[in-house]
Amino acid sequence: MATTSAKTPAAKTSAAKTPATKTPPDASRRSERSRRAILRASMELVGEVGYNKLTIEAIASRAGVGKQTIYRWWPSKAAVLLDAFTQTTDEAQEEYAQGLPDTGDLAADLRQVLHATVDEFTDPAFEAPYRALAIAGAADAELAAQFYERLSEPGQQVYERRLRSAQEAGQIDPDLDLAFAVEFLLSPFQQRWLTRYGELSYEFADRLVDMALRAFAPRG
Amino acid sequence: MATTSAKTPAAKTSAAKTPATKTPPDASRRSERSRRAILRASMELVGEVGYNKLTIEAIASRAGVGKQTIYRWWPSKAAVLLDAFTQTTDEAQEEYAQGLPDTGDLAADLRQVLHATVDEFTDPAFEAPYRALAIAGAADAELAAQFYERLSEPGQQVYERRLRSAQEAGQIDPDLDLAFAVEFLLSPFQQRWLTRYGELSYEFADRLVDMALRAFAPRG
Amino acid sequence: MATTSAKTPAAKTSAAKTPATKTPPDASRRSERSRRAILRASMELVGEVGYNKLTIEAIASRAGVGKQTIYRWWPSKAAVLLDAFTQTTDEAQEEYAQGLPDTGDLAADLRQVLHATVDEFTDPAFEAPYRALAIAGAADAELAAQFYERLSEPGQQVYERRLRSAQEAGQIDPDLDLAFAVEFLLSPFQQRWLTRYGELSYEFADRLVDMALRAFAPRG
Amino acid sequence: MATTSAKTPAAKTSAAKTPATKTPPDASRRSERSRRAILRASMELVGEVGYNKLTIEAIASRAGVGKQTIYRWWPSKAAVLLDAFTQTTDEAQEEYAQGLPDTGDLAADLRQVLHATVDEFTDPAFEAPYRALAIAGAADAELAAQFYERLSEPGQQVYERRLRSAQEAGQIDPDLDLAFAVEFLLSPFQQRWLTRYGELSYEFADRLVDMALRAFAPRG
DNA sequence: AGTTAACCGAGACGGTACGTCGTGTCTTAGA
DNA sequence: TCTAAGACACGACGTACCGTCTCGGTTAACT
Repeated sequence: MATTSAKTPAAKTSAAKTPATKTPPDASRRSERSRRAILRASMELVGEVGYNKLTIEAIASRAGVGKQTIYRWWPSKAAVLLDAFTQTTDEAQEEYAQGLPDTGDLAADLRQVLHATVDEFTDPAFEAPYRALAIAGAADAELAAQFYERLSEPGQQVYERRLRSAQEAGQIDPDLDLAFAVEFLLSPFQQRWLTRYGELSYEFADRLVDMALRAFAPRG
Repeated sequence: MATTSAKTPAAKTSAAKTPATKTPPDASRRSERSRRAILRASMELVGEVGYNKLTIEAIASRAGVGKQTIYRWWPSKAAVLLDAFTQTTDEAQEEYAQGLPDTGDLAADLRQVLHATVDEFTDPAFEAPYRALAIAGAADAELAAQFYERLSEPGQQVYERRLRSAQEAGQIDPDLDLAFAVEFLLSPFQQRWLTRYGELSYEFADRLVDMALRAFAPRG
Repeated sequence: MATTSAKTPAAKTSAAKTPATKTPPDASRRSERSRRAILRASMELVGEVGYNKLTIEAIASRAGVGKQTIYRWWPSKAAVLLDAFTQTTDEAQEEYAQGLPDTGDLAADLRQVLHATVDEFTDPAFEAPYRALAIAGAADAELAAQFYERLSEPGQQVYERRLRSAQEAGQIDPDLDLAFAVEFLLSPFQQRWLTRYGELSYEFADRLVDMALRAFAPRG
Repeated sequence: MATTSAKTPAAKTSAAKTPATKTPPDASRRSERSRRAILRASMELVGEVGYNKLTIEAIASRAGVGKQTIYRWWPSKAAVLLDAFTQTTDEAQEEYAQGLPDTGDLAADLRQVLHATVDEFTDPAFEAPYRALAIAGAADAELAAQFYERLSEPGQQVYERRLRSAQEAGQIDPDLDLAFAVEFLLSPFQQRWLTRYGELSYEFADRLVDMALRAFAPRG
């Protein structure tokens, strides 16, 4: 998947949108070694200096790679970072693939996962590049679309599945729009994190679950 | 009102304690004419070229001002914009001062205000600089603190007051933490706007109000 | 000829010894086109605006070149001008290569050459950059060394050779230190030119030759 | 003399040349304290940082004076320095007023004075400002005129007087143009000093005297 | 003795240029 | 043909000084 994902944005911007720009590079000749080094260097540097001070030149230098090799395969700094981040988390995210825990106790299950998410968003190694991408996405709609398609949506669908299970069990309102419900549950969390306005604690997560479940409850 | 960077007076008072920091400028000699021109130029330019392409040089040039005059009074591009935005909205925000409408019908009142907010966040003249500040705040914690103190908090307190009125009227749970409730109500809105993930419509606002009020309702 | 700053190769060879100094650029990749344009623009501009108002930015702009390309290859404004001047005069100076005229009449030969030199120092196209270099050299010892090595010394040796011929012919004191004699002959000329204190005329040149030859004459 | 001399250039540039520029300041109200502090600071700073890095702002700051006080009374950085230098040397130069020594032995007398001059031009406290003025004069003809009128000429006339005495004593050619002779004698000295090309030693001075006296000798 | 017009220290101002950094493109040599 | 290396034209950065222009606050000199 890694190689494919890396190619997609480049192909998209140069081939799919504009009809004929600068014959695209031959992906089969691409150096896997360089690709890895670039992604690795990006992740390291974004953690060390932050997104605003992250430069293509520094990435190239750290990766021992020519600048052109970056420009050839990625359309922007943010695209590199998105690939780098995707690759890193893809490995760790296989646990998500099996879905949220489903013990029958919805509140407990949600709390557990949100606690794990609190831990994640508190870990600088995860936080720095993720924030960088969120910022880049806020500034650039096209990047935002990719960001959400590749990172946010998969996570939200996992929540949605757990809510569906609860809905089928009659624990929440059968008319509830589940996608909207997930948005409702997670937005305060994401907002707090992004704005740093308020603590991102287990207690906050718990209150969030409480509040959301009151909203989701079957109508009396 | 004529607030400059919030940092300047702080730096001045602590100047005796810390040895360095380049003697702060004499605010009483400041040119009001230049200050206005700079704020005005910032607002114009951020609308024309966006935050990333907004340069200090362009602001100085448009304002007919030396670059140093900007660097003398503001620590960063974002700080200029924050002042500019604050100044612009302060004038228009006096309506907020009298609080949200209070017809007794909480849902209707909230919907009305959120519709107005939808309009605001759909207007490019407001949206461009506000997004710029949100992004800058996401990247810089210190700026974020000023941003929320000067722009977000005042708005949230207005909502909080309306909820308190409803709480006193027994329309919502008497144990509800109102600050948290406001956060819960507004976060999905802000998140949609910032990420552009989903439509920012009246209908969305209405669903938000419905969902929130179910969560806020007095416990059976 | 294509001499760049005389310092560059020296810096290169000593790079292994000294730890710092920002890895020198690769001279083999240097753009000849840009180099020429820079030297040309320097000569034009120094004539138009004078040395004090000569700026790197103006040179870069006139040459259609980035500022960095100048800073990459020359350590200072004066070094650029020295190269520019050297290049310009090298072409014209091939006449000097064949030495001074030697008709047997020393006084006549010296007068002839000094008259030519008067013409040269009266021509603004020559005078402006040369004065600029002389001034820069007076202020900066390191530049002065290059200035004299590349511009003054070659000229003086030509005079010295002519005096040697006269010495061998018994026309001047056999014990005379010829280098000193040349210095003695030319200094009043150079001093008048630099200070503008007194006219720089053929007549002055003639009196100079007369006076010098009286000093150089074989001792009775 | 000091107060008068300080006023002269300002009056000259603003009143004598242009018919009506900015009514000149009232010299009688001038602060002697500030004037002294400025001249003193100039001399100090030119020794510390050199002429090129000498700034009006630094002089004003060191002297504890507003910038305007400098701009009010002097037309340029060089003019300040010229006054500063003149003032400093005026005190020491009273010895010159009584002329060169006249023991009857011209060569010995010239050597003695030139040795003293070598010492002077070797002393950084004298050399730095004098070089600064020479450089400024080379770049600016108007300043050069003042420089020579106030510093060079008086010295040269002292030499001229000594040569006249020797001429009257029949020791040198009665037809010799004495002003020219002085120029001839001193130019190699000044040239060596300005260009740093060659040592400025007693021995050099002696050779200079020898050479010059051979040129000045009565014709056989 | 009080008024007043100047100089004075201070330093903000509109500018120009500095020397550096990073961008995205282009060129060269090597695998 | 892709790659590492890096020179290139360009644009912006944040700083240093320029010379001009207010500000109060002293100071003389003249009412």
